[in-house]
Amino acid sequence: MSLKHALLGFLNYKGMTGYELKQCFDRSVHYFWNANLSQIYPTLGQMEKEGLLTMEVEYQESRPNRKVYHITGAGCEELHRWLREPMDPPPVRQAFLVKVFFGGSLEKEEILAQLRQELELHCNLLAILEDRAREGLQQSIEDTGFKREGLFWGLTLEAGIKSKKAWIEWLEEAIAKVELYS
Amino acid sequence: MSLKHALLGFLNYKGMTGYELKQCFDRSVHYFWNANLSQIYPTLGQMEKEGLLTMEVEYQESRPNRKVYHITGAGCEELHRWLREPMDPPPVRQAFLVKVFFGGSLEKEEILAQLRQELELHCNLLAILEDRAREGLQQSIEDTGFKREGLFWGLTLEAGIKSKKAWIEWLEEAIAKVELYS
DNA sequence: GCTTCCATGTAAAGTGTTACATGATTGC
DNA sequence: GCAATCATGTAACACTTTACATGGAAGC
Repeated sequence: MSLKHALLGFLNYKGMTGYELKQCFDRSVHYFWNANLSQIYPTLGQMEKEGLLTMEVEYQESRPNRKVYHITGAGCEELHRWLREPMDPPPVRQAFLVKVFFGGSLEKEEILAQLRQELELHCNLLAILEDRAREGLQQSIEDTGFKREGLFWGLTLEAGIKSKKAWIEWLEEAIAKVELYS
Repeated sequence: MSLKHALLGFLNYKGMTGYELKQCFDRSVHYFWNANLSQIYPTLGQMEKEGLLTMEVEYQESRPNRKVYHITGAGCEELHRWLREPMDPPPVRQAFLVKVFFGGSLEKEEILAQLRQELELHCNLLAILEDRAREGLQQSIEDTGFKREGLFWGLTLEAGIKSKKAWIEWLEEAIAKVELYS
């Protein structure tokens, strides 16, 4: 499970609640990893049992108490073990390509509609990524003062931008080919 | 579930056993979708119950009987409904980028080792895809006589090649940056 | 002799999404 | 008045992987 390791990664920056961790996901890694609160909460509980985290309760009035999790020595070790560990190739699942693969059984205009919709979607996503690259990243680095970390955060953004651009290029070529030959 | 639709797609070409369907996956779409036999068999059974498929048993001696599945009218409709249906953006999960994101807590050489290993892996995968693009695809089109389908099969291959190349480029840039700045 | 191919599955565990449940405070 | 923010979770469902189980035939 990589959710565990992502949680360890963020908690290695500082102690946080499940709710705050969710915000970390949404603000920084959402374009290559996501998690629901309903998945985060039980996972944190489990990690506490495993000794990777400790939890302290901050009592609040008129709100549920905050459960702040902190990484332990064992958690830190586990994070670094995972970071160093070689990864085996991830299982790929691109449902859109399954559609294209069987696109021959649709009418030309129907498959073109799919391709054009996908193109529009990814153009929008690219714009969002590029905005984030310009503004958000610099902001995060200033907020945290994490300069070395910022280099790696930037790399993941560039990966996203590069692969989106490649995907968009392919979509444009695919549309042209289908218009011509199909 | 897209496995169902992928199975419908293949069975729309011709009737097959679960074992043969697995081979279809391995030979054609494995670089963007995969399935285990232990997942295929129960799914086929379920699809039969739902009326998407029919099954006939071919009796064999000294081997388990072959259960050949055929697509029904309802199955064909469901396939086309899905193919036409707009897709919502897929959940993205790139564990490798999670590692890079938290790469700041590794030593320079440790993160470089990860990046280099990933580069080598994807260079190999690219070579396989390019081989398949040159030889395998043409073969499949000749074997089946499916010309129009071949166009779409080719598009998915090009998508794979294009995105692998983008990934490799990014890895090379990332390695250079980490070597310089980290 | 050992591996691969053919051909079927079941069971358990792991991972993830969606729906349900609560409830005060702040901003539009 | 309505939505969003803060803050916690449970339960059910959906999907996928891994391990287990069988066993003959063909090729090296």
